[in-house]
Amino acid sequence: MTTSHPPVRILLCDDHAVVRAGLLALLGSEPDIEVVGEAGSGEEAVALTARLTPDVVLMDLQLGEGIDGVETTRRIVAGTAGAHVLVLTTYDTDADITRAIEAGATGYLLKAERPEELFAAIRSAAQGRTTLSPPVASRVMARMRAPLPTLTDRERDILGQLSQGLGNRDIARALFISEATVKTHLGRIYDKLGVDTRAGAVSVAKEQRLLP
Amino acid sequence: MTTSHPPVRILLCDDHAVVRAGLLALLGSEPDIEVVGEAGSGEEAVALTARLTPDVVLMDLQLGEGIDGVETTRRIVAGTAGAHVLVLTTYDTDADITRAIEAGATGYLLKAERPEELFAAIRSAAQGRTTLSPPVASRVMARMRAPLPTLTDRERDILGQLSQGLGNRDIARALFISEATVKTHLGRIYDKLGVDTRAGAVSVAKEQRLLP
DNA sequence: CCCCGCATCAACCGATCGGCCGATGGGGCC
DNA sequence: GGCCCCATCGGCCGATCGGTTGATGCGGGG
Repeated sequence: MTTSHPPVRILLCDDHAVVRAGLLALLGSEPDIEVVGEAGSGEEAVALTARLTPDVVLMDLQLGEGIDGVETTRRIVAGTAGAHVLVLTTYDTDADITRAIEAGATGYLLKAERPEELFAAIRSAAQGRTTLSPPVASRVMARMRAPLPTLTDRERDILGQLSQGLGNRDIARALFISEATVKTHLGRIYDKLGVDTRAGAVSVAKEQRLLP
Repeated sequence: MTTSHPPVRILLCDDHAVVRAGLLALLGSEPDIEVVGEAGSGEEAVALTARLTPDVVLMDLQLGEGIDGVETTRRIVAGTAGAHVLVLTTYDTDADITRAIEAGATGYLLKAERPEELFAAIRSAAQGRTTLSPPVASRVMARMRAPLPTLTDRERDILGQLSQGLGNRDIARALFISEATVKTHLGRIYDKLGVDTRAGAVSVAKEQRLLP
């Protein structure tokens, strides 16, 4: 059954030269995987994907300057190149995972993962099959059981202002609504995040990376 | 003037296999730099440093499980091996930089740095000379000019409780002090962080990584 | 010994928050 | 057309917060 496939063609996208070098070195030892390009930013990744038509794009979510990994993923998936995006990042927070999947990522791996898992995931992604790191899979499962904190757009707006340390009156003015509305939203945010103070809400928001 | 030196002996410490592979690959191209070992945790790094006596330890500050990079640095510097610790990490917040330097790090580089800078920094570190990434250097300079938010231990305690979303009464009980004292500390924390609400304080604390 | 930073506490007061009730209107879905 | 989610608003009230002023004690450094 071991038909000789053409190699899987990969594009790397990570803002850290060290990480790109690491992936290049690791993947270089696999004969059936070929790195056809490297991008240090989201914009570059989108352009290179269109030009090089890789099978799989290895994508970091934190890209420093410019558009982030989620937006980059969205654009690549929406493009005509038909590339699969395999997210390879450091964090496994619910918000990151959810946003990446919604953006159309084919898989989600953690950088702490063993190299063999990475190779396997790349081969899976090339065929459109999904692979998740064990911790990520656990979180996805947990989420299925308990449909947790999904904030609405407006609630995120409120939370953003709250994180600036603004009072209700200032939040109201910033968003062109009344104080009463701000308080209503805040109450629902407390419920969803499982807290009962503004400080607690900000804490959870930062830890869960609920804000850009 | 190009005397033939013995190669600089390096120990890598990073919990991500991908990063270790990247550093190994990058450093492999430099004849005068030799990687003598790799550690995936702080404990391992301390043990390997004692055994292998490298000239320089490349240290990440975020190490997942176990002791963190700062504590690892402290132990290595306190050890008898006489190794220089060169911090190589992702973040350049004031708190991280300060803690690393106080722990005895010889240099502080960002992973986004160009490989050539990394090589140069390693050679400098081997001789005990300090190298800082430009953004890091800027922050250190800025700190010199404006002696900014240095929280006392007690203030950090208060801030920690605040981040849990606790009210003044609960913080007081948790730390065995009166509410009045809590309020006094909070007032000074607001001053130092440049905010005037608890939510703002938590926000700054999380962003500046002032809490463990 | 004096000064200063740090931690501790007290009393006061106006502003704000958080929780509670209920209400309206728009948009998507079946 | 009904249903539900979302966003919007109002009023009420007790609890909490934030700012202020002032005070005590302890330890280190000059």
